[in-house]
Amino acid sequence: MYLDERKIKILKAIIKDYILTGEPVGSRTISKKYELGVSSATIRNEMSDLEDWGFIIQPHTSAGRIPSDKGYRLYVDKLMEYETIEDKGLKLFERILEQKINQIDELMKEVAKLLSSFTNYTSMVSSPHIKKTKLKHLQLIPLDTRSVMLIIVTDANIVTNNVIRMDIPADYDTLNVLSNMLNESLKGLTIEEINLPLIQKLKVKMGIYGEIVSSILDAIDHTIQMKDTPEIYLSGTMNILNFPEFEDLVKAKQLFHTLEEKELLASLLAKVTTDGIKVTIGEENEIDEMKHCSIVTASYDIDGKTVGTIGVIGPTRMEYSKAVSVLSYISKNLDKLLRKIADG
Amino acid sequence: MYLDERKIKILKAIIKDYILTGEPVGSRTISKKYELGVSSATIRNEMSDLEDWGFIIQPHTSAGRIPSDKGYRLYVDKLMEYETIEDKGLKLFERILEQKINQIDELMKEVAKLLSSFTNYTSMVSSPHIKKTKLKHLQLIPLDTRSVMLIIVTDANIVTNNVIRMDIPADYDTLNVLSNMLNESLKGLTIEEINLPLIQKLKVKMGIYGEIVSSILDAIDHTIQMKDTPEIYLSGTMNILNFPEFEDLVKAKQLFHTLEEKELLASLLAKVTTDGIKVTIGEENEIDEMKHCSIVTASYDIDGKTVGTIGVIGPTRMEYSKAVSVLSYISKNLDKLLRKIADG
DNA sequence: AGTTAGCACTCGAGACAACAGAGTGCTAAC
DNA sequence: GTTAGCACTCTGTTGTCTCGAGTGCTAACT
Repeated sequence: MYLDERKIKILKAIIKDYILTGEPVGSRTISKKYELGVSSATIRNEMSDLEDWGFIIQPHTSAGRIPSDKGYRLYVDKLMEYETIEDKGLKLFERILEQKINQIDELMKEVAKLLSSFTNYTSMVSSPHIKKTKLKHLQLIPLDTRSVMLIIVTDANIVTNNVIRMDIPADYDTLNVLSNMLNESLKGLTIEEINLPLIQKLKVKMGIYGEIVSSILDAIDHTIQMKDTPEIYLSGTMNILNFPEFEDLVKAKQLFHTLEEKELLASLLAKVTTDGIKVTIGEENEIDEMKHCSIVTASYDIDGKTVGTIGVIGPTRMEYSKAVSVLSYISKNLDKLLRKIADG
Repeated sequence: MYLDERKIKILKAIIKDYILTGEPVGSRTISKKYELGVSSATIRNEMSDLEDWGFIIQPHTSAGRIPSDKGYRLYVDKLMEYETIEDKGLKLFERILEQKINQIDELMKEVAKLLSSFTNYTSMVSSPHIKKTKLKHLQLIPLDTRSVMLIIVTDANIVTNNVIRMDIPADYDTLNVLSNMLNESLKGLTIEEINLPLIQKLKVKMGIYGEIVSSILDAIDHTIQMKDTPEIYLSGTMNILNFPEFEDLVKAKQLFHTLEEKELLASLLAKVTTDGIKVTIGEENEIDEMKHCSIVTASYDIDGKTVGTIGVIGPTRMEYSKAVSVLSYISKNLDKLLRKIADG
């Protein structure tokens, strides 16, 4: 098996045409539309080879060929040309910045929207993983004699709060002193560094406040545990219905069902630890309902640390070049947006 | 036009059967399945009257009848029997409470999920309208020399935060004193009572702190304005695809598109000012894409004050009795859940 | 040896007719 | 006022046919 120049050209033509039209592409189409200087009969011979090697598939005897997952994989890895979207992208980003967004969740929603409207696929955005972000401030606020609200502010001003139910009442001043002490000890640490051993040490150190400290520290730990799975924002879910491959409602419904399982998506996005772009094509997906889909994901950073993931999901017949370009651009620039909302 | 006992019974039978099967119901079906003691010919005569008066419709000459919007309206207003769901409902609520939810948004999501999975329709839940809730605590936290985070805690421990960019640097102690003063003046007021005139008065009163107070008060006002449209949580969107009336993908897509316009839904839900349940059937809907749908909504309270809305959306062929019963039950009991998370 | 023209063959999509079934409206009898 | 009977209408399904796109193979060409 040797893929010479001409076979590559033919494969590329098939994939491009199929991505464009969604129809199986025949030898005559290629010889007419793409200038290869050979007749359809020659192309037929070459296609026969490409099929033997598993890069293309014939849905039925008298139809044209469509790319296989293996074909797409080769295309994505070696053949595809990337688009540059600097200028277009900038305009879109400006549009987001014009709106007065100053909550992280609003921003993530907006990014998801942007992503889906620009690619016409379904987009997924995971919010920054709080464990990887650094503690900026911690504050205890008394609500009534029995309950205290714990507020944690981290990088990019991500705010979490939790009500702590106290066994011993604590007054405003005590809580203030405690807030200060905790801030001094913990500020600048990433949330995942504030683990049980460290908390145990603090408990000993702050002996005077005894039990109050104890229950508060437990609550801190609890809050952190709770926020372990990041929020997932979806947008353009129904874009899927625009693709003929999901005309079969049963298939579409299955996929929708899967998309509603946020935990599943979270674990899927969490796997993107690698820097850069990851493309998962059809059968490569671990989730059965997604074996007809391709997923393109990219991770994004805060302060140079990977904290979250963005991605799109569409049919295997996806405009990979576009998806990759858009994701790459947005993931590279997302930290700027995050800093922007952090600065108010 | 006079609807005697028998016509009512026949209309009810048609509606019930159609809601159940989704198929036009014929005279023979009724005479067989529902014991009215008359033959199909008699029922045919009666049906002819009901059609003349607009309660039922014949899709084509040789088909059975289906209820019209007018028919459903009569059914909902006068004929329908309500279900009691006390026991079932309680179990579902317990299930929610078992999970450790202590954020309002988690709760609302969970309620939406519950609603959609229990009714099999698409559910909408609007989060408590912050303007109607009372201020419980307000806190200013210094982030760095130039920015301060404003945290507002209201009823049911709904927390909002916003970063304020300061022209004049303010130190920790100053902010603390300010927090205390503002708390004293504003605590217990509903957020909508904290309006510009009141803020102006405060500016004068706190003359000593001059410009710092001024920019903080502006930020408070800004934060409140920003949070004006409540969050909308949807669940079970794709349930719509289960109904044969949305087999036509174009119709379904239109509806999905409408459902993604959160602002539209927000304004739709905001209209439910009336206490109790509101049923909007087919053509009664103002939004074109929803003229094939029915919407059932109910408002819910915090501390006896209406603060939000829950609802379901489905085909006009909806199990109104179930929808109404479920919504009524949940809306009546939602404040208990809200209180529960408020108490930690 | 590689390329091309020609041709028989296959398969799917669409058009069309025939048919069965459900349901109605009307009439005449009870 | 109710019912049985019957002719009529409309839809959905099934089977048959044709058309067109596309292939694979063979034989001829460069």
